[in-house]
Amino acid sequence: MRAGERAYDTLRGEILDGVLGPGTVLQEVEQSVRLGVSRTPVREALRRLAADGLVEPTARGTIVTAISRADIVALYELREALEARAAGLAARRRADAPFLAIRDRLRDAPRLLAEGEAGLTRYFEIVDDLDRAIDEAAANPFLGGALRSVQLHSARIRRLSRHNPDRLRAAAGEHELIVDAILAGDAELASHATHVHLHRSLTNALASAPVDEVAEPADVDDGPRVA
Amino acid sequence: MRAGERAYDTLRGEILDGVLGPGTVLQEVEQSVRLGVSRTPVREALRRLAADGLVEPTARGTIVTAISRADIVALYELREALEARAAGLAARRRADAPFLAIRDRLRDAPRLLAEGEAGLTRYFEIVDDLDRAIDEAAANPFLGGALRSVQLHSARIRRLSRHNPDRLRAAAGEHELIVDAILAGDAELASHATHVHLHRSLTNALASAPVDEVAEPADVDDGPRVA
DNA sequence: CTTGCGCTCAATGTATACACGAAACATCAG
DNA sequence: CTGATGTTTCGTGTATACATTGAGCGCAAG
Repeated sequence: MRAGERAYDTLRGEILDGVLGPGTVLQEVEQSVRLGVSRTPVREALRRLAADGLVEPTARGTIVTAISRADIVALYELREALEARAAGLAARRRADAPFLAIRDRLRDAPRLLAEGEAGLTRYFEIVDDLDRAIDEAAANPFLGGALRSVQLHSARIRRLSRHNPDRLRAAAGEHELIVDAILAGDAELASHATHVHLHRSLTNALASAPVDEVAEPADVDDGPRVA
Repeated sequence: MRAGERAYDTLRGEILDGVLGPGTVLQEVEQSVRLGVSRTPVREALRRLAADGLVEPTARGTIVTAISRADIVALYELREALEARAAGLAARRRADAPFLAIRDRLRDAPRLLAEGEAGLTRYFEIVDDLDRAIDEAAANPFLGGALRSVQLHSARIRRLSRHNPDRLRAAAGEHELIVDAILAGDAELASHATHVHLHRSLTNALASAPVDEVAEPADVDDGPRVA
């Protein structure tokens, strides 16, 4: 496998898992010795991560970006626009099979959610598969690219949220409704159900992610200028 | 200025202007001698262009991507989702000044459009400024990033379209309505007016871009699988 | 004549040396 | 004591040499 790809996957995974928290300085030489490759593939990886918005180049090394509450709100605004549209398109262009399979798995979700950590992982796999199925059914490469970007950041936020079991059970039901709407070919319902789901998710995310994940306690100036 | 930046700007500009048509092979060494820099910044530029979707890495060099009719439809689907949302947000969060200025300039559009090539360029500057004003007013960095991506491809498609004067005059009117809706704080109208505008633009683009811009006449398999 | 194998070479992937620039620090003048 | 300025140093920017891979092509066997 290409070293640049490995470096990118590794760094991205570590950022998403929170191993590399916001504010962490990623220097090319330092990372190249740590990952056992030369600076060139590390540079490539850092550039890709910067394009993803996961890191930000500064004068002294590139640093892992922070996520403010305003960022969460902004991300959900974009998610709503993209996912609502994607769900609507999926309802019109779907192949039934993958959604039927996902519906069955979602019906199992309440049981999974009672199983603790492992079940939680399984549950999120179902949700991710649903996202992929919608993306594929929407059959729109541009939309797909935009969705991949928001899902990247969503995965990062997901880790920050405390996972209230009640909320997750409700979310599973919302997902089930979205799938039903898609299978019924009801684009408008699929779109609106997605809107509702994201609205509730955002409310929960804001409530359960009490503090911004920032590395440096100093210089925290997060003005919530979004109403 | 950084060499990698220059290489990126140059190549991107040439692709957008059609100097480098779809299918053109961009090899690292070849481009590095042409641009007068080493392979390293050229590599960086090509990677960024690939992330933008303007080129595609293949086994033998990276090639400039083609634009099919299906791509145009797909791009407009995404544009509609993004720009309608952005217009709605702009209506709620706007500062009046920039939109008042743009409204005045749009009122001048019919005169500009009678002036031929130079006026056309001026007209598109107004439209681009409107896009930027909406982006800024929406105050959403994630949405902004997605918008930059679609506007990149839109600029490429714009070059392919024959510019019907009647259509452009109508489009100017549609833009004026969007601006009025934003200034009135009517998010729903701004959003729907954007939808209408893009719908009409797409119809015109499909009618006036008769052939796919492809380099190799052989192996053209553009199934319009989007209804 | 067709098909499969293996060679060749060209283009990308990687490593590393050198150049450049900016930030931090120390030193000195006011 | 404070401010400015020169110096130093660390990190990225660029160039280039070397490694690797895989696509194209020719040759030989069926």
